[in-house]
Amino acid sequence: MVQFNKECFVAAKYQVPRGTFDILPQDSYKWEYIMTTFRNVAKRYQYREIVTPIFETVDLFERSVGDTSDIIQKEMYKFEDKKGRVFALRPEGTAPVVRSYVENNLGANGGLTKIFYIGPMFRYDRPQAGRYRQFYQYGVEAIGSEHPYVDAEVIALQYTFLKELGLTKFEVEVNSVGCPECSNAYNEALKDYYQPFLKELCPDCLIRFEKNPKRILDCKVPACKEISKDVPTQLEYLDEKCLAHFEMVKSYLVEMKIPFTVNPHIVRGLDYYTRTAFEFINRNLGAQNAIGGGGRYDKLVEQVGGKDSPGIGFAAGIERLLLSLDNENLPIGEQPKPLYYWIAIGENARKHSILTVSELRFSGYSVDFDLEKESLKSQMKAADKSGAKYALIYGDDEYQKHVVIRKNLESGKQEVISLDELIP
RNA sequence: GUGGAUGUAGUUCAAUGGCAGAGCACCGGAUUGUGGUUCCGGGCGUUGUGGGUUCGAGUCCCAUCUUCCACCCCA
Repeated sequence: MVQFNKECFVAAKYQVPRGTFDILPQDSYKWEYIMTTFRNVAKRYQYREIVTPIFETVDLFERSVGDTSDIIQKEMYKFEDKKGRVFALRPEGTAPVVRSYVENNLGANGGLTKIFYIGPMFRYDRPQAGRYRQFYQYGVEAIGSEHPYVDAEVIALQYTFLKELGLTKFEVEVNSVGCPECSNAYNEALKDYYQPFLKELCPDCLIRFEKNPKRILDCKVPACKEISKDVPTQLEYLDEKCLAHFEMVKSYLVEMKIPFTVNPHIVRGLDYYTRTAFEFINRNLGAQNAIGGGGRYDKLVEQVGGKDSPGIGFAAGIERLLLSLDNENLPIGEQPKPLYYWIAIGENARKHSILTVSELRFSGYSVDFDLEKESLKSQMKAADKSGAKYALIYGDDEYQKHVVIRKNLESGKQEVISLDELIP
């Protein structure tokens, strides 16, 4: 006799990996709503969708996003395939789009190429509300023009989308981080400024001082804030062309009546950004309050191996959008409901129902029914709960006469109609 | 990666170390073909998981996982 350990029979309790989640059947319509709405807005601006793989060679990200950033240093899911090639689950969407733009020569016809995407991204980070290890981003990329109008248009697109969803409690902040020359000049200025305060800065800021002095600007430690009180801004270190560009972007936003504020402290986390940087902020969201961010990346295409072409884009997280919609008590699409709920009573009617319901569905109507429920009462209850517009009541009398009772569940009114009329 | 909380029924929450409960939701019924309201009835859930202390653990201790808050980072 074989003795089985009890554990052999007890199924392990599986759960989703930390920081990931299932989009459940009862919620998926919300996601569909967000994505459909975004697709519509993007198309209105004449952007076209791209779908890239969820993994790419790891050096695409290292070279573009920048190997000093946390995303690259600490947060990438890297793996090796059977031939030893090293890949990463994409931590962001811009690098893959630019890779595809270069690889497929999407700019071949000259001018501006306008692309959007929606899909999961992956970062190994400590989860929090609005921050996940697998999260869903949508975004756009406009490659091939340096014109400041494009910057404004990209901001306008996200603005339109958020408005379309009904959101009101968000702010648009813009800044310019300048070209690499301006940026370097500013970094030097910051180092000069902070040098005398090194002993007073917090440990994090000491690291920032070496790695990315701009980040000291938005440190939350009071002592650091105090030190930063009189710090010069990037805007003071923009060269003539970068400054002119920034002024144009702002004037276009004003013309389009998009409210915004200039926040000289905006620092983008990815190394490829140049000139325009912007964020959409929802201050009711807690720590993870950015509901969209982006900027210009005029050197990225060349960096990835293409012909030197300017570009700009943004990305936003769908999870934070859902939090924002909840926060403002806004409707998030609608749970799909059937037009008809079919109710069958009596032996003949029930037998004949399979065919009739099937024919209704062939004809394009959404119909629900439940053969397991027998009494009229329980089926009526089910019809009510399903949210159907009409109940179709079909008993043996109706079966004999080849008719059905159509009851409007909202008004309670009912009429007898022939099956031939129902299914032409 | 750092610090701090959390976990009990589908869900929101109760339960001095002593029989695991309630609201909502759900299912069934209120004399045989009409839903929503009302009334009646229906709860053994590995108390996240694994150890330990104890006569006895949802409750105390340790470990672990999850989620949450802040930092960090960012969407």
